[in-house]
Amino acid sequence: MSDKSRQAILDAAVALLPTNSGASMAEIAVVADVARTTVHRLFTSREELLAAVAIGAIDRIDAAVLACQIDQGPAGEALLRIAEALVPIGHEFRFLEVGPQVWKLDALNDRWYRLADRLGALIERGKRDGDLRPDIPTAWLVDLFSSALWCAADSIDEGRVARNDAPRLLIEVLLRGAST
Amino acid sequence: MSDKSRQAILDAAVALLPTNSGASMAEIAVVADVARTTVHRLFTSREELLAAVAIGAIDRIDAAVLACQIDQGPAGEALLRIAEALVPIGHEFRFLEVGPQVWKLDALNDRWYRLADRLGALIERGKRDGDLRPDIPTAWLVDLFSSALWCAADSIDEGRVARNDAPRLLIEVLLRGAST
DNA sequence: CCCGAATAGGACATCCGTGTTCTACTTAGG
DNA sequence: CCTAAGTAGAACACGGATGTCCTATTCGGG
Repeated sequence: MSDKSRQAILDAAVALLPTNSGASMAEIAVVADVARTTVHRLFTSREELLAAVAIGAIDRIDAAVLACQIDQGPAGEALLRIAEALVPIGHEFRFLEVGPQVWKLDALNDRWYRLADRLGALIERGKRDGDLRPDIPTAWLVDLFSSALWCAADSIDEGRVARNDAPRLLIEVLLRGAST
Repeated sequence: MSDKSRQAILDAAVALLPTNSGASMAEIAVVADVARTTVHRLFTSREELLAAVAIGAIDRIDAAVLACQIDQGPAGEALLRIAEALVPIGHEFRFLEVGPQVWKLDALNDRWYRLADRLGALIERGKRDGDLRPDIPTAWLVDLFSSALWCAADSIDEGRVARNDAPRLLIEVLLRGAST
């Protein structure tokens, strides 16, 4: 029972925070269809709730990336698999970009950097295999790729790009470029 | 005298908001080296202050883009000029991406869409001239380019990319791609 | 059916940010 | 020098959010 409420609250937070990073406990409680006191009982403080949401999001990203088998096949195809896996859940980790209230968590930062490192390693492999240009800094490609991921999530949300086209378009431009 | 305080407050807000979208009037006043009451006198409400900051940022972006003469020369070179002009001031409009409190302003939305339209027109011209691939949707290129702009500003802020390299690297990947 | 855990809902204290008002001080300009 | 505008600083009212406590109610498993 407690687990069900806890999950409902987390789900509500995931639904609210991306569009309203300052959502109050009361608002979250309403969306979770739960009394406000229940929220305070299951999460000691607002900070703890945000941390739980953030860790949950990172967990899902980790799992999705893990399922992509990024050390299999050409780097470009691995990147496409990652895009296909992450673009659909991009909205979940959009709120991570908002403010200092979340990134103060060392645990979260560590997880994020580990993720970035895995991306970096994939890109380095692509360079070694001769698939990717060695003259583009790896860090820049990592940043640009991550940025493009939730740019795609945004564009889909706002109806400017079709959900099914986004990952392919993203990789197409990132790898082959927009010029003729 | 009033103008000087007003500018100090706007500058302080521009400095604070990107990293703390919920910065209070008191915090802004401290950074501006001004009494809190002065802030309330020069800006009726917090909302009005945010609006002024946002409009100011858009003004600077508009001016910078205007100076790029985007209808001159090949589209790719025009995009590079835009990147060179906007990346250095990218941090100023990063806070525009935060929450609903700013985008509720119709005036701001209009300005933003006009800007996006100009970018779109430039890309369309690039396609007509045969410089850009017609199979990539214009809207997607606009989104990706804007996203990459403040991704670059971030990467510079955090020391992962050199300020002088960023615009070139951005255009290089966006136009020619990262694959060999 | 019954008991215990979980929850709803109300009341309350507390803190923080906003916005207002007043007074005293500073400063620029005539 | 003197006046008027601008400013600082303190005090206050107000609202909203957080966090806590208590009680009645519900709900599920034994």
